[in-house]
Amino acid sequence: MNASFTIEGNLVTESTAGRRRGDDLERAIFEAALAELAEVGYANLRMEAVAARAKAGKASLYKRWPDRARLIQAAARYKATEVDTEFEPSGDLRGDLRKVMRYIAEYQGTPFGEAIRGWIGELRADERDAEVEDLRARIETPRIRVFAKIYEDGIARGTVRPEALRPRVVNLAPTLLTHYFLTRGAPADDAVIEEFLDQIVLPLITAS
Amino acid sequence: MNASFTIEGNLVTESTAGRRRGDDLERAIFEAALAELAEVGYANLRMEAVAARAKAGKASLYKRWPDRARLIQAAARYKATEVDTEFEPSGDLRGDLRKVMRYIAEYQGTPFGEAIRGWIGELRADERDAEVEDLRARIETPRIRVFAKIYEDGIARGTVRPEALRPRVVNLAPTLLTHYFLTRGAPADDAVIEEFLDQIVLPLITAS
DNA sequence: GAGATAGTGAACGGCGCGTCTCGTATACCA
DNA sequence: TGGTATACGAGACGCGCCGTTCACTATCTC
Repeated sequence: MNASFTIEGNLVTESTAGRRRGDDLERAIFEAALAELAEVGYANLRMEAVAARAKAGKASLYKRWPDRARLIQAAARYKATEVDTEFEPSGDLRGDLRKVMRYIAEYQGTPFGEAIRGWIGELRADERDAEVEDLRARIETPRIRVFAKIYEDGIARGTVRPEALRPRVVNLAPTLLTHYFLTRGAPADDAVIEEFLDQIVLPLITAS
Repeated sequence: MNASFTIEGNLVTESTAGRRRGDDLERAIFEAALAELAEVGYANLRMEAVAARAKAGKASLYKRWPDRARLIQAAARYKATEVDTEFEPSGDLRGDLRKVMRYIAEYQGTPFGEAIRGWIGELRADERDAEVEDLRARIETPRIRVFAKIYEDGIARGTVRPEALRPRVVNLAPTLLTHYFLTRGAPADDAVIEEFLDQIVLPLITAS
């Protein structure tokens, strides 16, 4: 009925699509899930609402993921792959840290942040599995890499102590941001980030 | 029917109680809620199960709290008042910090920790109110006091930098523990606590 | 074009929520 | 001590959402 060119790269999906299948449909479900997440939050997210928003049947959801938690996990993962931006240190230690921390905080304000809050709420130590671990690693690893790069740059310039590369230290800045986000309900604003830098991160890592 | 002395201080509650009322019943509900929390976790906690365990009617629960979140909040608060132990620094900075941190980690392994995980999952910035804020303060304040005391002691001895008393710094150790607990699903063990001390807390606060 | 595959929409039983009612135990007061 | 008001226990109720199933239909493959 509608213009369905047999092109692999999907451009048709938008307006006049008939019935979507496979990855095409999957993406639509992810987008719907993330939109719902942003609107109502994880606790109030209904599978029926996601299906309706994606104009899909519930069966199509349950065919792919066993429950809400897995769907959101998958959606988060899908969105996460879009984000891993490369970052080049400018040499301005404080400025670089501030920039990356603001970026993380901003990120937490998106549906993605809401997803993290959600699966933390449902998480019990005895229910964790490889997939959950994988998602956690997928979030942590690129962050570690960015901070490590900044610290390495600083060490080379003599402004940062070599101990800054110890794993717990590299993770410190994201840890502060995530803890704030989880316990306060909203990401840290610029003033709070400044306090983290002044009182904790910079005093700890700068060479005396 | 059973021995119901008209004594205010309740000793009768246990074995042969007939029908409990007021605070007496409330305590029983709290204990039931915390027990359920420990067994099935927040996500799987059912009001019906709490009522059944407390041998109470559901109506008795809903008469007191509007929903699950409030019940668990109240239960956590009830238990929190039992805990605020006073702590006297021994002068052994590292030993004192380790001791308090282990205590907090242990605490997170109880139903109380599960309660925290629960209300974090349901938390959205736009839904927060005075009661939630109050509970958060109720948890944070005694911790801050204990760490502040330890740091003040160290400052007096010259082993700790005065900057350790800045608010974000005083909160740092509990922040690390809570973040670990929330993101990993289980409290930090002794080895992790040792890393926090070695890599972060002590380097930051000790006088050079 | 025909068969295979995958999606839609609706209906279903089940469960837990939050409310309500009824009968009964406990507290308060004459 | 007896009578009344209040609070509670047990369970039924309608509702909303879960996760499954079914009949039907669109899309892909050959």
